[in-house]
Amino acid sequence: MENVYNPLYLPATMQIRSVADFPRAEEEILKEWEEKKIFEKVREKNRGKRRFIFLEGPPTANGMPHMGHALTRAVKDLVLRYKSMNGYEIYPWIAGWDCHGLPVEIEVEKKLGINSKREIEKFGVKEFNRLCRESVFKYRDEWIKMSKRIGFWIDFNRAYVTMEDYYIESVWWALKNIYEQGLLVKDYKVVPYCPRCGTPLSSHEVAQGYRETKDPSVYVKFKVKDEDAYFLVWTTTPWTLPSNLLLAVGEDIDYALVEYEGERYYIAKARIKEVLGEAKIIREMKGSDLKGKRYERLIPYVPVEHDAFYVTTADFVSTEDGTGIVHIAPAFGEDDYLLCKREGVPLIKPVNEEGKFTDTPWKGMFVKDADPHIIQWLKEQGKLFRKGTVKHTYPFCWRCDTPLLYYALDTWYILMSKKRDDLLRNNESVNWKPEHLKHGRFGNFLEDVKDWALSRNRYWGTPLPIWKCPSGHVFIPGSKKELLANVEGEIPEDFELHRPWVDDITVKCPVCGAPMKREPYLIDVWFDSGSAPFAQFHYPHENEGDFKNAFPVDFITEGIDQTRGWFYTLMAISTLVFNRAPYKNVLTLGLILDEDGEKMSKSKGNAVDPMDVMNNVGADAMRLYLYASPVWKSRRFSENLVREYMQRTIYTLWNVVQFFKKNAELDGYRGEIWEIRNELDMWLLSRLNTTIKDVRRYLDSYDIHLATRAIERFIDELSNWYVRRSRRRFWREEMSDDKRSAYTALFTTLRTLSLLMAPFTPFFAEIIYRETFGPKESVHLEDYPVADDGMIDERLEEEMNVAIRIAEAGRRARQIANVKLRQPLRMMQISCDDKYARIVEKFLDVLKEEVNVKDIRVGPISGMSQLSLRINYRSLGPRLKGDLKKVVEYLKGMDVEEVARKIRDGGLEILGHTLGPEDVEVYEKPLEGVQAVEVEGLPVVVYLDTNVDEELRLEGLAREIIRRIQTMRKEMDLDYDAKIRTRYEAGGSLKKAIERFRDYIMEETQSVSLDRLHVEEEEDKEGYHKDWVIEGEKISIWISPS
RNA sequence: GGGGCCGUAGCUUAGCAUGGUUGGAGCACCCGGCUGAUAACCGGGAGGUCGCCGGUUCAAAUCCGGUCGGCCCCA
Repeated sequence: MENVYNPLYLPATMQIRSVADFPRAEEEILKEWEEKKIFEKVREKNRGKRRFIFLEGPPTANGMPHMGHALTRAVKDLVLRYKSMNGYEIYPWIAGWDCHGLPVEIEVEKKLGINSKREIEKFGVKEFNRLCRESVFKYRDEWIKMSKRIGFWIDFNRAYVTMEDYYIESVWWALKNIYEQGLLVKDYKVVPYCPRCGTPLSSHEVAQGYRETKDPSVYVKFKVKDEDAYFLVWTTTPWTLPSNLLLAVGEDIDYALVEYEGERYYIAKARIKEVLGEAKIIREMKGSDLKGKRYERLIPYVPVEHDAFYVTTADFVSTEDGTGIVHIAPAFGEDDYLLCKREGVPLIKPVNEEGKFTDTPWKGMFVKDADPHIIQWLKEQGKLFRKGTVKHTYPFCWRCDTPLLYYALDTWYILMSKKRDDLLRNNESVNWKPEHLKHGRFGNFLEDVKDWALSRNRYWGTPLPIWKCPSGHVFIPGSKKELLANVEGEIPEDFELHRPWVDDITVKCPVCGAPMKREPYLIDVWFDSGSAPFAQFHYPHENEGDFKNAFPVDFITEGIDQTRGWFYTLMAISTLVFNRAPYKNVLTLGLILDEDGEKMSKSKGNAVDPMDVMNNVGADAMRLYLYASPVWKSRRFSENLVREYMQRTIYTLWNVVQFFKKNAELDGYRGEIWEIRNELDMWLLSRLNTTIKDVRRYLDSYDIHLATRAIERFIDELSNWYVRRSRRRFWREEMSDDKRSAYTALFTTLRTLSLLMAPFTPFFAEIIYRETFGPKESVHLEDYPVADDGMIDERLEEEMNVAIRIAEAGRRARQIANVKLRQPLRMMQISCDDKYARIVEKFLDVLKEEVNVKDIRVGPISGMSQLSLRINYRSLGPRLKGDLKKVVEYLKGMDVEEVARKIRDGGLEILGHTLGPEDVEVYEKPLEGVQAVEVEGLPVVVYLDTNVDEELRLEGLAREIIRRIQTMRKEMDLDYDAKIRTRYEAGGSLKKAIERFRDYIMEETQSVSLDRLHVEEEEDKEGYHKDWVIEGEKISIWISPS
């Protein structure tokens, strides 16, 4: 470090005079960072050094950024700045934008005032997608503004963009790779589907739309073939009954054939009471016994050409509700579909893509509307057992409120289930923070990973790059070039890898030469962002080296909701394509709640805009607050909480800087480094270095809150112990060795603190840096401080701790005795052993001042304490077990002196147990009394002599007078070092006190004269005047600048 | 319906893995003190059935089982 200190360096615009000035100063610093290109310089500084690979999770910029986004940015920035200051080249350190997906389409539909696929087609896909492209960046400026304001350093100019051809090309390459492994296949799959929007919905869209609803609850009778009995079956979706093909029972579930109101029914035993109440059991059997039984079709309209209508077993059958016999309609339930696939029963689907029947008497009717008609039909046919309604949660389209259908669709999907073991193995190499996610939420998810439904029947997204010819040959280009090489005819000038361009071109089959048609799907938008590790580099088409150097990623962090979003898709794609984990460290972030612990949401109106907080309190304050508790836990947040926190951290430190500045200006201190020769200074520097060590350790393990608390604690110690204790050392007129030592310690501490805090509070750190380093460019170009073990003195820290505790005890004694601190006392005696005696000796002056006593004595004290017992349960418990309580009770009833003697003499026998000195500790307890106070947790007792003699009383009065003169000085707004003339009018004790402590008063108040006036000398009563009453006596004081 | 996390003072939290004397802090509150860092500071006080119930144990905030509540994810 250079020893140059220039207190005038900080520009006026960055000066802070009150809490309110912080946001403005931050804006100034932002401006200066831009002008001086500090971020670029930081990157330049570390270019070519060891890399720390970071991947930005791309936000979708067609929504406004909120508090949760601010949190991710704050956390990312902290980690990256920390690593950067440690000499890592953060790589690639670029932003990213997620561009595709249904939300964008919906935004555009709204703008156009349309809301169906038909209308989009009519409007024109080309123009529609052009509008989508525009809409994607609707809020990009807001995002960049918020990110910059919070101090997040990342390269926005080179951001990766998922909708650009280069990015899509890389995604295509991955898809081709997956296809070639035989893992990308097309099949029917049952997906949640909005019949009105005409598309399947992604799982997280579905999750948004669950709500309570009423549905019919019907019990129907399936006639058993060649037997006078029925299978009793329950469903809430009567419209699926015409498509019934099988019934399912649980293999190990107990069933019964019962007689009820003259008919015979099969039903799960456990459901009899609930469904039928009383019923006569004729025969019992297991589910497996029912397997293979045939039944007569319930609603016989849709042609069925294969074998069906029999009972089989399935593990999803339960007896939680219904009858334990489940109706299976493979077109409308995932379980149903998979079961029929297993049984080799092809599905029937008498429902079109608009959710209307295409067959049956209800043809043309929306399925949900058909429910009552079907129930009526069943009733007429005598096939209805009972009908009612049920309340349950059911998914609705979050956008148009149409009930979703589970619906079998032609779908491309990735056979993730085949990669299950690889996923689990790769997950093992990841460091999850918090750790429980690894085998908890995330691990469990991988354990029963589902195949990935990849295709989407929409418009704005990465097109599925699969072309087929009539003979069934498949062409799947891994790049634009490969595609265009196989195109027949003209390629439009404005060709891009989106619909409709990819649909409009004609590809010639590489095998048979026939024209090929593209499979008309997009892919799940999550596949886009999950491809970011390689697609951001346009790998493998370009930048192979860049990618290889940046994979796997060292660090990612996003909200906990990404566990099954981005964290998963990254892992999935990386496992498919590279068969290794894509990241090494994942830090997840909890939800930000409002002041009352409720989830923030726009509709509730309780959302806090991060920009408001930063403009009102400051980005640093907000950052530090966010860092202060475990980032992975959900936390409450409000501007007030931020303000409160900043007042005891940033603002407190700011006051220390002010204190330093004022004194340095008065003394002409210029950052000289002198010898440290004072215990307090040594202690401060020891604590400083210990703090550096702690902060580094915690940041290395991503325990951000622990690092933050280490800083918080240090600021408290610096302000409320070091400066408070050292204040007077800075006031003395000349530069003494002690003062030099103090300056050196405080100065070193502040400048080191600016470095230490730079990743946390980048703006405030910059200010302190300017204040303490003078005309250097930026704190962010410095290296992160390394603890100097030579400066750490654990014993000293421990001892100081003891001294602080003893001082507290002394003050407590005063309080109990009701003697105010300004009143000097003669003596404090401290009862302790040699170890503590040495500590007291060491900090004698500190203690005297803190407790305001003339003298302190150490050593054993007699006559002021009594013997007492302390029972060691830890040693007695295991030995005495059940007798413990009795023994303790007995012991408490004994005379203490006697117990002490017996213990000392080799043993105390109670109820057949021998207790030794380890079991019962005898110690001296202070007598009930105002002067004696135990130091908590230490074998130290202080005894305060609270007698006030005449001399002490006068000194106390002198200090009262000094305080009042100081108050007046302050009210006159005098400079620190301004000299004054002081006159007074008083009699009695006050006059005596002034005469006795005249020099002392003059020195403390910087008075060049201190004279008594007589009432008649009116002309001398000039200057600032005040009358006071001290301990019942009156005094008048006049002050004028000399 | 399934899985996960969390529940300690009004708020933010430590302690919990490895059970042990009286569950620690900070903010806010009340009382007192201090007064040239002052939207501070120092001392004290009040505030806790450690979500609830049960179990294990001489001993449970801590271990086990259940339950309630919050949140997240999945259906």
